[in-house]
Amino acid sequence: MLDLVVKQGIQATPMSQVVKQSGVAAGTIYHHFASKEEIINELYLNLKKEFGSTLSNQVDLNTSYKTQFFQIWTNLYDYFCENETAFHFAEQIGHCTMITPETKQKGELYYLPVIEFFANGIAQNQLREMDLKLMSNLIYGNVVTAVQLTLSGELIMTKDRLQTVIQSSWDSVAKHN
Amino acid sequence: MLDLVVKQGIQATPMSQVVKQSGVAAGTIYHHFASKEEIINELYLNLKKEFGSTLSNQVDLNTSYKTQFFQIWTNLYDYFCENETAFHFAEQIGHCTMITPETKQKGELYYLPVIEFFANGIAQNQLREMDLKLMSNLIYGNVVTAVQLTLSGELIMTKDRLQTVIQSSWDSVAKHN
Amino acid sequence: MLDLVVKQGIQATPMSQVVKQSGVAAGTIYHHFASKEEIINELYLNLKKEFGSTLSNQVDLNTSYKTQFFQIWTNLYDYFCENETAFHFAEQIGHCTMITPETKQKGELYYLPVIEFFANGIAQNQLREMDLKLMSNLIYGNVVTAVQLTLSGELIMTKDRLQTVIQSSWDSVAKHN
Amino acid sequence: MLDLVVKQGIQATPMSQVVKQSGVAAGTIYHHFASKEEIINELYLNLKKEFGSTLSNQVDLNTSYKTQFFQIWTNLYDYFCENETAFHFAEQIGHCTMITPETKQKGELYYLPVIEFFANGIAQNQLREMDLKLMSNLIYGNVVTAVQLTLSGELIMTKDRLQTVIQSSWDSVAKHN
DNA sequence: TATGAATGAGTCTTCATTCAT
DNA sequence: CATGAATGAAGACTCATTCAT
Repeated sequence: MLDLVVKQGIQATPMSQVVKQSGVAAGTIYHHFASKEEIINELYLNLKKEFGSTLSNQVDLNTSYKTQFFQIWTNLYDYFCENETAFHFAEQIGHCTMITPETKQKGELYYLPVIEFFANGIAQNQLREMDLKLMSNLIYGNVVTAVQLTLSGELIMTKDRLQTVIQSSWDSVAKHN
Repeated sequence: MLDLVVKQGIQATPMSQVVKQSGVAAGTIYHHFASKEEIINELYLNLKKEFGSTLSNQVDLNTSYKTQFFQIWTNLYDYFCENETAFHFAEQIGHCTMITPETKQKGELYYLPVIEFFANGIAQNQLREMDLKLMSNLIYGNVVTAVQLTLSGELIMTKDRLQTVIQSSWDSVAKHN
Repeated sequence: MLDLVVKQGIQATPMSQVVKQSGVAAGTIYHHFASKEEIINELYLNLKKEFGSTLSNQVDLNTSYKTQFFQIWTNLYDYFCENETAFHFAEQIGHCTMITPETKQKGELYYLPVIEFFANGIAQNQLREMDLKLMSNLIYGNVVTAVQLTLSGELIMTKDRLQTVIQSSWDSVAKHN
Repeated sequence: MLDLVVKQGIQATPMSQVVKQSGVAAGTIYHHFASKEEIINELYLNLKKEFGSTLSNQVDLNTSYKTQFFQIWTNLYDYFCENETAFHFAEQIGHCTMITPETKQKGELYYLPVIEFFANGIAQNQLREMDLKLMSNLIYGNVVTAVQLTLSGELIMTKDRLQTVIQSSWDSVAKHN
């Protein structure tokens, strides 16, 4: 059922639509969730989990650090492009007071592996010294920017263009000698 | 009157509050604007204009290109931090269907000078070859990320830290040899 | 508009019915009252006021204390019988949490003249020594009992019967030698 | 199970709570009762029965009529004070349409002994001539008044004060010569 | 031009009741 | 007999917008 609501997307959609889309009665939804807020929070966590698990796909630890960085970046980019509603949902939810701090904290746990990946990068002198939260948010923001332009149709994202963006992203955090 | 509404912030606030805050009657507002949507669009444009005019503050054309880049970046960052509601308004509005494509297009005009600044950067071999829309959005995204972390209190933005971020931003678009 | 709602009676009736009965839109009602609770409280106060003003009708200060007692008793009894919905409303409202303590306190002010009447009765040795609140509630309860039996049709309240009840009520508080 | 619901009190409580409190499933309850209305009616009858059986406690037929009157009065008063929820339930239920006339009639049967007690009182010239229904309701109302003031804390009911109230109640129906 | 009371469709949520298991 | 997920009409309340003054 959660997934149905995800497809419906957007926290701005009224419960009445969620009800129609989900194919169950209003009461049924409230039998499982205490409130709209709870649904949204649950959804948020589910998505974050899925985002998190997507990140490490096909990341070959035997390849170079930079290659792994590119793979992770691409993973998130591809996932967002293929799951447009999920992306928009995540974007909207960031600017909405419905998500409790607790939920946000829980959600961040799913990104821990990437944070660690960045920490390792710094330790291995691959990445520059920088606050980890700052670094990860910067990269995440880059992905979001790329996805937005792609999905909005404002930019046709060729493979070359994508490589350029990821390279930009890499350059912004890589250690320069 | 517009400014009052800006301070009120957020498109999520009901008209009734706008009415109270503005000190005029509901009818009066609808005498000047056709709908809430029109108000929001007008607001959006006003803000974009202000953002745009802020960008070129204290930019000394006699300094190096990189210095100018830093100044522009800082201008936007400072403006957002000092005008928190305006920032949040702009953020929310980005993910809301109320802003018409036309308005968005108009809004982008105010960023033309920066786009041009970037175009010059590429022409002068200071910046790498990259789609201008992509480049500007990437940089804008960096600013937004920095502002978000600052305003949310998740990161204490020291001067050093800020310089690092801008440097990152610069590295992501600068020409590397 | 208040009166319309009074006629509708009963706090148990849904707002939707109040809306229909009153002939105005839901929004209009909420333009004047903050909530259903506020309406009920306002109503309660209005009724108490009316009850209070009814009590002193035709009370001739030149007649004997007992005669005045009978007149006051009859006034309340008649008023309740003639305003059935008001009576039922008052009865229900007593057992409902919607009335705030403040409102109750305010409402009691309208009964002050009667309280004073009882106080005088005690001072003049017409009534026995008894807590004033207790005494007034006892008498009020007697009236309510009589009204209930009358309105429910369980008892045909002849003039004689009514005189007997009032006499009972009088005997319960009168000074016995 | 009924008793659990009694403790829960109040007909205003939703079935969902009744379900939780009772420890059985919703379906199970509706397996035994046709509707909430039926439960409430059953409850009402149970309470009336208990009230009725309480009345004759410790009533010594060898004592004077007045003494027995005082004992019965006290019995009801004490029972209500000790079973606050039952009292409030009974009060609320009186002003609610859920109780069918049939149920009310059945409930009154439990008060028959007291009615008879009053009838005897009249026959023995202890009580004045008065409709029995009227008399019993008057006395019952006195008890309710006393209980209400006690439970609400509006009056501290000392033993002396209580005796005064019962005396009042007695005087209102006793034969005066 | 300015007002603000009036609108009513729409919001989230509740709850007595049913029915497949 | 028992379960509890499912129902959906109804509840109180909101809010962008209109219109008579």
